[in-house]
Amino acid sequence: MARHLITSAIPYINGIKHLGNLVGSQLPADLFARYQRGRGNEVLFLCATDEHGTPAELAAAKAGKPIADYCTEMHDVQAKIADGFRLSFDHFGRSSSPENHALTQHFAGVLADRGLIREVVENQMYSKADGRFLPDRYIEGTCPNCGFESARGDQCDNCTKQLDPVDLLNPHSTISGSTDLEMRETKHLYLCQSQMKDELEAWIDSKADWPILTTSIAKKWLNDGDGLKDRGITRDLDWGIPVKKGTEDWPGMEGKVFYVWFDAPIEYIACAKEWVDTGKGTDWQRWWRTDKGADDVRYTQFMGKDNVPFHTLSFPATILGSGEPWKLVDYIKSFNYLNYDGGQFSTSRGRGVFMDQALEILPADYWRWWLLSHAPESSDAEFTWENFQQSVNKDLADVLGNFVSRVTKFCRSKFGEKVPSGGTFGETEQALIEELTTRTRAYEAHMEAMEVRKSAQELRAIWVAGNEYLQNAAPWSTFKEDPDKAAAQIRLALSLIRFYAVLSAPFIPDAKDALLTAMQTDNDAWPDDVPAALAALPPGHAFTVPDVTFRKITDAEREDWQERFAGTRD
RNA sequence: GGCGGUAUAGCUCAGUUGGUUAGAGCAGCGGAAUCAUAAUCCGCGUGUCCGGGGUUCAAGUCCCUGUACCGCCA
Repeated sequence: MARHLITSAIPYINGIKHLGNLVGSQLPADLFARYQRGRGNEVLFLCATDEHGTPAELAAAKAGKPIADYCTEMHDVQAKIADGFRLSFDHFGRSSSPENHALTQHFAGVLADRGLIREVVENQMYSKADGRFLPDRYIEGTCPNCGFESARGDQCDNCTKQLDPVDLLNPHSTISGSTDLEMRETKHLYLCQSQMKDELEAWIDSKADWPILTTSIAKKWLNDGDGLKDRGITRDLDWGIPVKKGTEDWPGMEGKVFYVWFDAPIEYIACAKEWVDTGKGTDWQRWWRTDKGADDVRYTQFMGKDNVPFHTLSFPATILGSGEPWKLVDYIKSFNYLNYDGGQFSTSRGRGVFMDQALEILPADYWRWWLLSHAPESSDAEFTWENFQQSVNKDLADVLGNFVSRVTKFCRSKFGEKVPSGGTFGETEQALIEELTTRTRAYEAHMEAMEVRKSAQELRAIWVAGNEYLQNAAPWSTFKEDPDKAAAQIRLALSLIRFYAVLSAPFIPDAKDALLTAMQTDNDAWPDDVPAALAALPPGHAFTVPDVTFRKITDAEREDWQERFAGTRD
C-alpha cells in the first residue's frame, strides 16, 4: 500500500477566496487525495490557514476586532466553506497554532546553530502615529522621478521605477495617513540561502519529471542576477511567532516576530502534529521524518504559480539547512490562473465568484466538475458563464445524470426496483467491458500523473460509453422479443451506475454518495477488475430510482448570475 | 525596465523526442431512436496552427525577429 502525503498551499486568513484560488491548489489536491484513498492507499491530506502578517492585522483593525479573535473567526469561516466544497482535509490547521510556534522557533534555532542565519541591521521607516515600522507597501508619497503622487515605498506604479521609501517626497503612512515618519535602525535575521544555492540547484535538477512551470520559476530565482539572495525572515510586528532560538530567547530580537513566509510552510509539518494533538491521528513523524518511518512516503504539493519560489527554494532551504531528516517534497504540481469572463477575479472590486457565493447558488459537485475539467494546467484558463452552463448541463445532467435516470426508470417499469435476473452477456456487452477496461486504466494513469483535465476528459468518455451501449443494446426493443436478454442488459447498466459512482467520486463526491444510496450498496471498492465490477450488483438486489442527480442551469439563472457577479467596473 | 508564460476550428482546449490528408468536447447542420432530466446515439470541419525570416528531405513542433495579451519582480 502506497503512502501519500499531500498538502495544498495554505490560503491566507484574510477574507474568502475566489474560485481561481480554489482550483489552483485546494481542489486539485483534494482530487488527488480522494483518488489515492479510493485506490486503497494511505493518505494524509493537510491544509491550514496562513494567519500572520500585516494584511491580517489591518483587516482585524478594520473589523474592530482583536487580531487573534479575527483569525479564529475567519478560520472557522474558511473551514466551513472548505467543508462545503467537500475538501477532505485530514486536518485543516492554523499557522498560528502552538505547534507551529514551537516548530518554527526550532527550525530558526537549528539553522542559527548551523551558521545559516545572520543578523543584519537596516534602516526602516517608522511611523510614530501608528507605533510601528511600516512595510514598504504601506508607505506612499510623491515619486521623485515622475511626480506621481501615490507612489508606493517599493515602486512607483506610474513610471514603474523601483524605489526606496527614503526616496519618496512627502511620505505618509497608508494605515493612518500620518506624515510623522522617520528612519530608525532595526535588526533582522536573514536566512543564508545563498550558501545553499548549489545544494538547492542540484536538488531541483534531480527533478526531471516536474512541470516546466515549476522548474522554470525555480531556476529563474536561482540564477537571476547575482543568484539566490539571502532572505529576511523576521519583521517588526506584534502578530506572529516571537523570534526565539529554539526555546531560548534571542538576544536583540525581543519584540520581533518571524516573517510570515518563514513560518507558513513550516505549518505543513506543524499541521500534522495538530492532527495528532486534536486526536485525529496517532503518529505524525511517520509522515514527516525519514528516520521515523516516512522514507516510503511520497509527498506531493499543490499550489498556484505565485507560490512556486517559496516551495522550490525557501522552504527546501529551511528543510535542507536544518540538517535534520525531514521529508522533502517529491512532486510539485503548480497551476496557472483562472480568469473571470475576460479579466481577472478581483477581491477589491467584487468581480468574479467567491467560494461562499458559489455554494449559495449551486452544490459543490457542479463547481468541482467545471473547475477541475477546466483546470489551468498548461496556461491561464477562462471562466465564462456560458461555458459553465453548457459544460455542466451537458456533462453532468445530460450524459451522466440522464444515464442514471433512463436506466433506473426503465428497470422499474419493466422489472421493478430490483436487479433483474436471467439472460447472458453477448458481444455488445463484451465490447463495452473491454472499452471500459481500457478507459479505466487510462483514467488511472492520468490521475496518477495528476493530469487533471485529461482525467476529466477520460471520465467523461467513460460516461458516454454507457449511453453508447444503451443505444446499441436498445433494451427497450430487446424487451419486446427477448425479456431475458433485456434483463442482462439492464443488469449490466445498473452495475455501471455503481461503477460510475466510484470512478467519479474524486471529482463529484456528493454524486457518489447519492448514487450508492440509490443503488442501496456501500460497496465503493475501486474497479481493479472491471468485469467483476460490472457484475457487482447481483440479480435480486433492490435499488431505488434516485431524484434528479444533476439539474440543469437555466438561461435565466445564467443571466442573473452573470449580472450579479460582474462587480463594479472601473 | 528585467524575467517568464500564452497565441491552433465560432467557444473552451489537446497536439508527446520535428515525420503521412492538424485533433477532442461544446455550439451549428443532417439523420436514427423513443428507455430517459426534449435527454441519447450516428454522420458532417477549406482552421493564413499570430506576422516575418531561418535551419531541415520534412516545422503547429527547433532558431531568430516582430506584434498582441497575461503574469511575476520577495
